[in-house]
Amino acid sequence: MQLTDKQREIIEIIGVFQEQNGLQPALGRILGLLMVADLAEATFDEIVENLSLSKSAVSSALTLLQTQNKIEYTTKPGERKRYFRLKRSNWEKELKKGINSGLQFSEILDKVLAIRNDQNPDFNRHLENIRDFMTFLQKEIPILIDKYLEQQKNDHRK
Amino acid sequence: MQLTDKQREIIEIIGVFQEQNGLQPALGRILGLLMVADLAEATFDEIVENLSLSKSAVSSALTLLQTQNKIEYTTKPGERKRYFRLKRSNWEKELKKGINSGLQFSEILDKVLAIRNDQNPDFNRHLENIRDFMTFLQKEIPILIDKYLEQQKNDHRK
DNA sequence: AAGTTTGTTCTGTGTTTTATGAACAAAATA
DNA sequence: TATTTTGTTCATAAAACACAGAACAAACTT
Repeated sequence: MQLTDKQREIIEIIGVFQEQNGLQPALGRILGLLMVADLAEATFDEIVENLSLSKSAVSSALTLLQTQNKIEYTTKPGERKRYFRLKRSNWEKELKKGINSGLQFSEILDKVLAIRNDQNPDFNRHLENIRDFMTFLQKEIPILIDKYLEQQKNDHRK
Repeated sequence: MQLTDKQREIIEIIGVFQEQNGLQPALGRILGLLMVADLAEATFDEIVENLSLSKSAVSSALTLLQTQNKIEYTTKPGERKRYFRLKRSNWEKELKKGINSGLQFSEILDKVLAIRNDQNPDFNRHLENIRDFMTFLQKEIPILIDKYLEQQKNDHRK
């Protein structure tokens, strides 16, 4: 696999973005590589060479990305190499995971509210308000997703 | 300030949650303390004592939380102490920040799509689809927020 | 059977993070 | 003026993180 300078540049951009979202550098670059690669896939060795990482770094990075459900691999008949690529799905699942973090927070808010006394009712009301908003999102986001899918169907039809 | 065991327990839960969302431990605990404290506020010394942190740790944690716009403080007439508390606002602003990260990602997707060739049109379509969904959310979330606020107004009225 | 390919695992290491403690400083108080 | 209160700053220690390198291992080829 031969990468252009432009591809290399975008890999770095994606890497930084993923780093900022809490991923370790090597993982971010790998995701970037799989995103810009011509065929949207890469073998272990291609990753090692194009990202100048050690084999051990790539090995553990790949297992991590697989446990995080971000990548998968296939093999080709007559070959032992693994071809890694980004897992489809996922924006829908990712979004729901995001919502879930919100849900988790609203559970925490419930616990907090359960033990708060009434020395600062204004603050309590504020917490309740946040919790209610979380709940609201919880309900509405799936509807929003449906709306999008519906719209997509129509776009496709015409 | 005297905390109950239950309060201490919830502070830890909140601390862990915030840690998982990328905050350093001390910061998460401080937010927790401000959330469960009877008056929803605490002085520098109260934070030091109740969380068993050093003064320096608390000092830098507090300035950090302030630059992140998560807390603020007031003073009371005739006292030099600062009373720290959580900043209201903010779920609306926080949510928009989240959306913004999505926007950033869709910009990256544009760059990627701009340089991808046609060796894997299926993958390209997939990327386009994700980008479109991001754009869709971008449009719809503010509407959703409005809807919530409207609903709140009605709830309050009756 | 010996060598090659395709990785994995283990150990070490430089870096970054997170917090501590001591010294310092400004304002209030005695 | 000396002391206390209320912090801040700086140097550094301890732990966690992220990666490299070498040894190892399984499957395949020659």
